[in-house]
Amino acid sequence: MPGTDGNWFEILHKNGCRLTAPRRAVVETLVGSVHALTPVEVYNKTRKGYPGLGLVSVYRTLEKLEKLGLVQRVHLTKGCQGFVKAGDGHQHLMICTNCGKAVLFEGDQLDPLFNIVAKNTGFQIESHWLQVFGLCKACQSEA
Amino acid sequence: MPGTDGNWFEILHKNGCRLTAPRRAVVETLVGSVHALTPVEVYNKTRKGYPGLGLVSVYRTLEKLEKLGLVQRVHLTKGCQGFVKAGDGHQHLMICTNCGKAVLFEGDQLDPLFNIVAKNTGFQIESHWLQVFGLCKACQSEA
DNA sequence: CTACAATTGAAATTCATTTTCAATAAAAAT
DNA sequence: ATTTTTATTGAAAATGAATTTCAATTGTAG
Repeated sequence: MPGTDGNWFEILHKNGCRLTAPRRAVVETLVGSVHALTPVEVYNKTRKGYPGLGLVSVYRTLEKLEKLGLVQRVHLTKGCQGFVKAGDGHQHLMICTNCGKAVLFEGDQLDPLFNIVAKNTGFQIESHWLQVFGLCKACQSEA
Repeated sequence: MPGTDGNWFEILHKNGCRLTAPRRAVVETLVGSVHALTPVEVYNKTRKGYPGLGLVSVYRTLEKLEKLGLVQRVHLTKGCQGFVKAGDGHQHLMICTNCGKAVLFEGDQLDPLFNIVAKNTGFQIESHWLQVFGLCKACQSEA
């Protein structure tokens, strides 16, 4: 059941993490957002409901969640410290350049291309990384 | 004639930039490398032949070159401040995770995928961004 | 309930990048 | 050639994000 936080708490707990109040609050913020958020954005959003939160805890929680594959990093032209809920399996990102909304999509079609490239360059491919930028529906209507 | 620096100097000059000694030195470094280099790496490499160079000038020159489309930024898992010679037209990057060697490749095959994604998500696509990571031939032999 | 260890937030620290500024030097004008 | 204009320089200071340190706190296992 994606989008449910119970999941995340369970996974965190199973990995020896404690379910503290600040950590819970940060997780709620991330689970509840479809936008790529910077650490400071997570901090500010979360503090609305949990004023005592420290920025350091946001960094630490994000690090944990990334390691567990629950959030993934988003690289934007400006900064490279955005985080969003990760999808199941390997997926690619479609990001709204206006509001930061992030949508995942499959891209199995890419494999043939990679095979050609591997052959031509002699590289042994390990991973790849595709992000598409554009305006989401909502932001299109605005303009 | 790609890989020739005369080109770059000409372009810089045409855009109202002065061809100073430090700038020339930095350009030489970038033109002469097939690896993604961070500003500090460019700085250290260039100082071997031009010890007076200031790090600030590296940053400023990189900024200019990026604006003119002569170098492009490379985002790595760790940092996102790598720079390499840009290719002609839109190309994608294949990067060696060991030595940073960067090879460009075409990817016209991607357009059909983007059309599908645009249709499914309702996004109006502006740009995209593909990087492939792996081991280059030389680094494969090492291991 | 107790003991242990992970986690916390504040403060200090580190490190990359940007800004400021007076001095310099490239290129245009004379 | 010489002068004038103005982009560019490097050093130093300032900024800002991320990390480390540390004593106090608080989950959680037993």
